[in-house]
Amino acid sequence: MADTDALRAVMIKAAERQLAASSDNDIATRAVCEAAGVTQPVLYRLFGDKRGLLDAVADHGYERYAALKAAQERTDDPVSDLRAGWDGHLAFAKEHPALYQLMFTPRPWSHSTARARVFDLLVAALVRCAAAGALKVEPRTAARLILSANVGIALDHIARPTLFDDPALSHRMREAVFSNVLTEATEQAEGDPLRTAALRLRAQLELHGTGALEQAETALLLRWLDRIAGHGAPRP
Amino acid sequence: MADTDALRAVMIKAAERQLAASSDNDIATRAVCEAAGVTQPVLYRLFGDKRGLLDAVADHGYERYAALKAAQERTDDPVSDLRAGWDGHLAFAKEHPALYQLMFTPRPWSHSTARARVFDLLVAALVRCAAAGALKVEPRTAARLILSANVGIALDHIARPTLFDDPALSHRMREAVFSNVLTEATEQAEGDPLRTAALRLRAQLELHGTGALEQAETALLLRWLDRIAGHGAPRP
DNA sequence: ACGCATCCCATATCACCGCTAACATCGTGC
DNA sequence: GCACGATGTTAGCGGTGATATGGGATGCGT
Repeated sequence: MADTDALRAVMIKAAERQLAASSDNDIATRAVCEAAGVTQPVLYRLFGDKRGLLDAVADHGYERYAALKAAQERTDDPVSDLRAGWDGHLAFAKEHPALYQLMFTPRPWSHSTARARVFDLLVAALVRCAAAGALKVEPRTAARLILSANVGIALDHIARPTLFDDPALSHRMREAVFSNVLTEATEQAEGDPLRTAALRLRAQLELHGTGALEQAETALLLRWLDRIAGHGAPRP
Repeated sequence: MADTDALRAVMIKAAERQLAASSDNDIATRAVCEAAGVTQPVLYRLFGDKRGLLDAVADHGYERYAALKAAQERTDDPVSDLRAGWDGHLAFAKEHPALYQLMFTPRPWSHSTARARVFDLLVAALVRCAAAGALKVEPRTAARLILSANVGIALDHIARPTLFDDPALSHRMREAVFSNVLTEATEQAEGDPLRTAALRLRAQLELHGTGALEQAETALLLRWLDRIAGHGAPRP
């Protein structure tokens, strides 16, 4: 059991290294097996498929990604944490372009959960923002928006080999999306106060829960809050 | 000459059809040749390489894209044209997902000009906006921002098979980016008036040119205007 | 009209790829 | 002791991208 896991890890690392060194963002199962010191059938027993191996590589890429996110310490300002997260995402894409495309570019029939888990990470960071009253929309909506924009900018950066990389474009995109999703610090009471109150309560519930309500009651309350928050668009 | 061009077109069409029908966004040169009624070496004589064939398919995808853009009539409001262009881009991605990824996803060693030409198309639309005084930044900066965001949202849409597709997310992203790049209609005089004046003049020059200056003089003037416009960020 | 050179293209490969059937080995529980 | 499942190897199949090579059609000078 642990042996097979160790072998899996060895092969995933070999695959990741060869992917990073490849010129066409592809790998050969034979080369991976040779680098790992095993023969081909073990690959198909451990991963079932070449796609399974790539999925495992993508998931391992998520581990790397999550470690990078965990290394970035969490300040008391969730919004500045969010900004640092955006920049960290872009740095990850710059450092591991092939792995990044494997994780964030749509691959048919892929069972990798990397993108979904990155999405969840972003939702968690956004829930903290919502708890601080800094969010104008539901965390999941904001997460989809931010992640899409971040991926778009990252792929643009990968496609164009910019020598002196300027963070101006990335930061402009960041502020464009953030200002659409966050409450501006200067004018705290912007937007519908009912919506913001509902979103704030929802975030607090999601963060800490409550002992005052049964589980089913809490679930229903969350759905009501969603309906209140989703009733009208903040900026149509 | 015309014969080889016709043959090229036949093979490109066959490749595009097989790409759209493929399950893994890949094609086999043999199958393309068989569908076109030719043998393999002619493919390598016409396109040099499998990558060359895919580049040709991507460029043909641009033709399709440009035709779709040309079909959308140009109103007298360049900003609403820009909005329609965003939606049209997304519709194209939804209709031809594999071709879209071939065109807009970074492929190493690709010589396709599809993405660059789409970028130029967007720049042209933005220059019209700038001529109307509706642009806050240089057209090329705005184009890179808008295209990146549009690609990000499109790939997100391709990755997640949303049954009832809601344009809410796309429109939210659109407005987020546009409001960062366009001057708001309500407060026309926002931002540095010097910058806006410089950008407006630059756009007019780029659109209609001028007979009052020599070509070299115009070139230098454009560079000065760029320096004026690029001196300070409008929203740091 | 004829020999010859030039081009074009199909046949027949080559090296490599993902993948699998069949067999060998080894530890383990009944 | 032995059957059995887990693990790994050998050998090979069908398919893929890419190419060397021969053979026939064409054009041309004589």
